[in-house]
Amino acid sequence: MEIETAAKILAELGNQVRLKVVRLLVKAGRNGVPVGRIQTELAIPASTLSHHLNHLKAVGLIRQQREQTTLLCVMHYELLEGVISFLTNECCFGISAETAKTESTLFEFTQ
Amino acid sequence: MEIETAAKILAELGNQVRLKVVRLLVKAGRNGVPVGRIQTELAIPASTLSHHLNHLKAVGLIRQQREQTTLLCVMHYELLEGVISFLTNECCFGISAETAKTESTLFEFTQ
DNA sequence: TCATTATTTCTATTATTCTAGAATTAACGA
DNA sequence: TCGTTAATTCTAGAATAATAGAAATAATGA
Repeated sequence: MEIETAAKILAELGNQVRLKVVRLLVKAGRNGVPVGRIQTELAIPASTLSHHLNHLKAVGLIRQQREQTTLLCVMHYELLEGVISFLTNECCFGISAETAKTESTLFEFTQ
Repeated sequence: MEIETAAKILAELGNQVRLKVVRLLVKAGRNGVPVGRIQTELAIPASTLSHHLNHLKAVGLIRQQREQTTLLCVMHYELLEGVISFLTNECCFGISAETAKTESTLFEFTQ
């Protein structure tokens, strides 16, 4: 993943409303959650929520699909995993050779 | 980690300049990198860099320590790891019981 | 087709963030 | 103490983002 893409996705995750939406959707699984239920859970105006959902859609973190009258929001797990991988690999395993060679996890490295 | 803290840190990571600084510092290891070298690497005005370093300091992602005339920036690995853990655990392993029980990694879950 | 529920888009206001020049502070060696 | 290098803080303008009410669109069932 390019650093530019990673920064964009991280910026979208870096907002409490959107991070709560993401957490909710991730926990909900592949079936997704209707916009209305997200709104009830977060207790914010519909237009504000819609604005944030647009942000998440724009970077591909979530997708929407209609189910009769409700619109389901579904997490794009692979992309979220991609960002985590970026942080872990690009950022955390990129440590200089002599220090890193014997370390297998960031946790160990940070001990 | 609280969702509020995680969102704040993710917001700081969600900027290309700052993400590049973080990547640089992570790769540099515990010895840190002088502000001046970061500036040379990123090729941005000193005041702009300083502004971003303040952001990173404010959330605790980096720390600074003087070494004669230069100021070393050092990554706070544990905090970065904490955010990664937040994304992995709170967001990615919080999947509903029946779906998650047999899954051991997000990668497997997303297959 | 009309009413209803669900959700988005439009619009405007307020708030926050980014950028970078200029001035300032800090450390140190001559 | 003066000059130099290193980095920050001050300041202000430009850009971007957040919030939410009002109007519009979408789907459906009566």
